[in-house]
Amino acid sequence: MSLPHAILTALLEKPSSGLELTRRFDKSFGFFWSATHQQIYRELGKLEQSGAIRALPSETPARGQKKEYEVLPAGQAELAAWASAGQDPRAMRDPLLLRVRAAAVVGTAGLPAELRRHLALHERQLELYEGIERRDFPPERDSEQDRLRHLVLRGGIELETFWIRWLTQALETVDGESGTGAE
Amino acid sequence: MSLPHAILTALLEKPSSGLELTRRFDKSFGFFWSATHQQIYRELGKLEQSGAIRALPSETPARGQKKEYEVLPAGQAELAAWASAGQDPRAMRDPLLLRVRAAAVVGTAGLPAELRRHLALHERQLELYEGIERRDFPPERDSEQDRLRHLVLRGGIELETFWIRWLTQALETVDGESGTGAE
DNA sequence: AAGCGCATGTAATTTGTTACATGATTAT
DNA sequence: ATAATCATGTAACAAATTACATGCGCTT
Repeated sequence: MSLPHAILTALLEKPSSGLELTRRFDKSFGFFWSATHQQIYRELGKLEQSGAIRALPSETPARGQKKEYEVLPAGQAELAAWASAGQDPRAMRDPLLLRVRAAAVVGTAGLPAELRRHLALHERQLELYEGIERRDFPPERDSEQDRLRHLVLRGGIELETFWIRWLTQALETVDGESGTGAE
Repeated sequence: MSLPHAILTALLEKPSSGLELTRRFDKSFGFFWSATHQQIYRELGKLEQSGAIRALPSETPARGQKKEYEVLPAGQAELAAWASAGQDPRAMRDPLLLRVRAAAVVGTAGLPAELRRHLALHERQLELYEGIERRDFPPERDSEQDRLRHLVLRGGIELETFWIRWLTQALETVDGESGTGAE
């Protein structure tokens, strides 16, 4: 599974506490891997116990106190192994496509509004990504790290673009049928 | 929670037994919603118990015997309600994008080969979809059902196209620096 | 009758989600 | 001091994955 590896990647980029990780998984990191704070705390516990990470001993480690983690060599090795291993793409599972297919048998009531709402959400997300691209990835990208991170962001941008295009088609298809099917 | 609704949709399109459903979720239906036979049998049990579907009483219903299910009015109503309700897009979670991000911190060993493998898989999938499109959706699409189902297939086609384009970019980015090792 | 594949399930484990609990810090 | 908020967790549950179990029917 990928959650522990997502956490290892995030911690390698920057050692963090549980809440800081949660924030990062809600923002930039969440563009390709999302996680809730409950998942994160549980997984941090497992990773610490297995020796992949450790809490920085600086502050007083009590409940309600901040606790920063860093990756240990074992954790980095594990991540490197996972990142280079073969893994098949996961099976498709998209609720919106399913709902359109369901609408084909039970009717399209409410569907156009829902499609429009999703379209607006994806347009907003695309704007957000493009803002990040302008800010963080100016034309002269030099380091390998930058190139790879930019590539991941491009994935997000092009995925949002896909959805916007598809939703636009979908709205034409669904809306265009109340009158005559003018194509 | 979409699995029960996926099953209701599939059964409305055509009443089936558990194994037939499994087959359909491995083929065309699986293009937008995948499920294993264990999930399907468990869910069929729940749906039958809740009165959303029923087993056709035709054949002898014993273990190892085929058992066909059909959707009852309650199930169809439930599906219609679900299909028209509002649901936010689910949070992004893509292992391959994560692996590229991980490669940015632990190195790109093995990555190009993996990207090429995925590229080949997506190219094959795209060909498959395009074959289905040619076969099942000739230019003169008439019924609303056909238009909606074609729309769902277009979603699959354009998603595969997205992956192929992104993976091609990714290979240019990663291969363009190969051999240099550390940075 | 032995073996094989088909069809239907059970069980165990892991992952993800939702709701709640508790200590510490800061503002009023 | 009280309340609000931050930070870290626990508990309960739902969903998905993996592995295993059982009965039937057909072939050899």
